[in-house]
Amino acid sequence: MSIPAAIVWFRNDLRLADNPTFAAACERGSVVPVFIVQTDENKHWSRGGASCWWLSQSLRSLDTDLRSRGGRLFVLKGGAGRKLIEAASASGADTVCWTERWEPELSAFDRMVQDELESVGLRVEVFNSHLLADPARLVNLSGSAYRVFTPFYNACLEIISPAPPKPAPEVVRLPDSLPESFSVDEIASFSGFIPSNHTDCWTPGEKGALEKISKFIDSAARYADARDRPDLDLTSRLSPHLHFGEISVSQVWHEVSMLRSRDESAAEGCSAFLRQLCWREFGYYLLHHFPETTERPLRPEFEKFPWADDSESFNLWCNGLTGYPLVDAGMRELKHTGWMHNRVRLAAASFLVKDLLIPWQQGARWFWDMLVDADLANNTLGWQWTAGCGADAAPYFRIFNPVLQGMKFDPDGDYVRRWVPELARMPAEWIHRPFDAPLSVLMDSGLDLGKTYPMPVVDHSFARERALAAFSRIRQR
DNA sequence: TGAAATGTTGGGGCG
DNA sequence: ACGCCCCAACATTTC
Repeated sequence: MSIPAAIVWFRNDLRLADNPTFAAACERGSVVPVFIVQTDENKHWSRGGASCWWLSQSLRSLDTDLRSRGGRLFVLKGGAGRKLIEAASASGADTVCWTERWEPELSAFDRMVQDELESVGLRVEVFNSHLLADPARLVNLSGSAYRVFTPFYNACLEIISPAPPKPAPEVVRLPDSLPESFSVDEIASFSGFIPSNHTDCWTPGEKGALEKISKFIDSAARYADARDRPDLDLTSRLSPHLHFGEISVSQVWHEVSMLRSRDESAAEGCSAFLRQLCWREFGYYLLHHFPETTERPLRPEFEKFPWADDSESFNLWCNGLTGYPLVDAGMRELKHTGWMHNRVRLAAASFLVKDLLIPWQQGARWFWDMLVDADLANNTLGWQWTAGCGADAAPYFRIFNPVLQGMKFDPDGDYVRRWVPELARMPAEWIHRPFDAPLSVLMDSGLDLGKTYPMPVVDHSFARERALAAFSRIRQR
C-alpha cells in the first residue's frame, strides 16, 4: 500500500534545488507539482505586464526541469482552494505543501486557502525559504519593529547562517491518477494575464538563475567599486530570479559568504552584496510590520505633502523624455529590458518625486507594471525611501542632481549612449547636460535640442528650491 | 545610498 | 621681503 501523494503548490519558489517544500513532498513519495493561475489573488497589486511575461517563461522552464526527472507541472486556473481540492481528489493526495508568502494580502489569502483545505480534511504544510530572517521574530531592544536599516542589518548578521544548499531531487514520482491541466504554453493567453516581452534580455527559470550567480561569483571582487556604475555590467541581476524563487536566497547568501571567506580580494565586494540582500530582507520586514505602506507614507506628516497632479510630465518621465539624459536612459532601459540599474532607479525616482513633485505612488505603479523583478516589498521600500517618507528614508532635503549623478556614475556617458541614441555622438563632458553644451558641440553631435532630444521638462535648480519649499510647509505643522 | 552654500586654508602672483 | 588678494582645494554646515 502506497503513501498518498502530496501536492506542491508552486508560487514564488519556482525551483527544484534547495527548495524545502518540494524536497519534503518528494521524500514522502509521489508528488503533484501544481501552479494555479488566479488573477485576482491580490486585488490591489495584480501582477504587472513584465512580471506576467517572466512568470510564463519561468513556468515553462520549471515544467521542463520536472519532465527531465519524470514529472511535469500541472497548470490549473481558477480559485486556489477549489482547484487544490479538485487536484487532491483526482490524484488521491492528502497533503498540500507550499512556501510561505510574506506580502500581507497574499499571506491572508493563503491562510484562507489553508482553512478551506483543512475543512475538507486535507493536510497543509508550510515551509519558509523566501527569507533569511523571519520578520515576526526580529525586534529592537525596546521590543518594537526596527525602522532604521543599520541596526536591523546588524541584527540580521547575528542570526543569518544558511545551511549549504541541497541539490534537486533526482527523480520526481507522479501518482497513478492525475488531475487535468492546461499546457504551460496556454498561460499567456489567459484573460487578465497580460505579458509584455523581454525575450532578448533574460533567461527566466532556475537554469538562468544559476548562470547569473556563477557569473556574479566570478566578478564579485569588482562589485564593491562597480556596483554603482550602470555603464558596467557588474551587478548580479539576480533580482527577478530571487523574486520568483528560481534560486533560494539562502543559496545565494551561502555561495557569496563562502567566496568571501576563501578569497580575500573579493571580501569587500561580497560584504557589500550581502548587505544588499539584507535590504531585501528589510523590505519584507517593513511590509510585514507596516502593511499599509504600499499605499500610504510611513511618516504621517507626508499625507499633507503638496503633490502635483501632472499627467503630462508623468508621461514624459515614463517614456524617457524628461531632457535629463541619465533619467531618460534609465526609463528607456526599463521599458526595453524590464529592469533598471539600482543607482539609476534612485536618480529616476528622485527626479519624479522631487523635481516633478509627482506622488511616489504613481512611480511605484509604473515600476510595478514594467519591472521583471517587480516585488511589492522592495518596490515599496525603494519608493518610500526616495520620497523621504519611509523607514530610514533619505531626509527630504537629500535631492539627487541628475547631471552630477550622471557624471559621477556614468563618467564616459556610455550608459546614456546605449539607451538614448540621440545623444550617441555627444562627448562625455556634455552628454549629461546637453542643454548647457556650446552650440558648436551640439552641431558636431548632430543634436537639435528641443527637436531630436527634448529640453529639460523642468530646471533642476528651480525644482530643487521648489521641493525644499514644499518640504518646509509640511514640516511646520 | 546628496548637493549646495559657506567657511577655512595655503600657495602663488603681484605691487 | 612683505602683505595683500585671489582662488583652488578641502572641510563644515545647511538644506
